[in-house]
Amino acid sequence: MNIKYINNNIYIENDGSFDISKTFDCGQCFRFEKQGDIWQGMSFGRTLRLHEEPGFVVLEGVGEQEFTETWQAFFDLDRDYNAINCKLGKDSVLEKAIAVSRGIRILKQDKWETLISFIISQNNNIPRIKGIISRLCEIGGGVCFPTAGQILTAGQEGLAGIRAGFREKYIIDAAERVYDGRLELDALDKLDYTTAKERLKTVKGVGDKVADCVLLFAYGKLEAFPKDVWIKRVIDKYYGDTFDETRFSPYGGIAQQYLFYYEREVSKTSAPT
DNA sequence: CCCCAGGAGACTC
DNA sequence: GAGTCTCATGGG
Repeated sequence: MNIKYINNNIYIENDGSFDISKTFDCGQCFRFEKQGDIWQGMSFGRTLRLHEEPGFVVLEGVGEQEFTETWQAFFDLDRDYNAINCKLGKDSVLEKAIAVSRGIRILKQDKWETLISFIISQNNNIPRIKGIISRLCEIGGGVCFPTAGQILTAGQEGLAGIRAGFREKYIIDAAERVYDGRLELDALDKLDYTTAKERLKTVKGVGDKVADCVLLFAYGKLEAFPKDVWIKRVIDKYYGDTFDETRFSPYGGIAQQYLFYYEREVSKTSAPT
């Protein structure tokens, strides 16, 4: 995508493949909020404010160095989503989904934060997930996502107010494994999808679905196709029991997110079955 | 009172 | 291997 650096702002030329609201509202990310026309949040220890102007997405107060270090990869800006949409759109279901979901970009988020966030997500709903994560961010005393060490220091007593329920012990197990080095999150990048997934599943409370979300939303591994209740609904409704996600290869993860967002949008405007 | 939510673990057969 | 129960919490 074409990038311009003007008046201490980054202007990302928008060909229709970057919708800020859809990207942050599609359930991959829990710590960005909209205030008026401006989205604000934090990732990798940096705060970001951004908004849309006709033909552009504007990152406010971001210099070239910060952009190339952090946000270029975060927003997956080197990937041509329009070209991918053309290929995926040959599937008749995805063609409809893309009409609604176009503009979603798969974020490449902090690995640790994504792991904990999706551990919290299990058998939970998105508003409540956001609340738990928000309270979790307060235990380090600040707005940053707490490190594994900070979570272990807080312990069960410190986590009690988070109201994570049965997921609390999973959070602590993940923190212990990352803190003592049994799980090296940065080492999973170079592993293939299947091996990396098996490594993540050594954490208690991490199964196929949570591992896939982490691999998709933090590692950019597009083979990951998280199957939650909504996607199972989509498969049952549009494809049937012969469904195989490799039909979307090598963009399965993007297809999954389009279908997830699409089905949730459809359910808002149609009568429940 | 019921059901459900971006599931996973333990248990049974 | 495939079915069930249970796990906290909050909203509808």
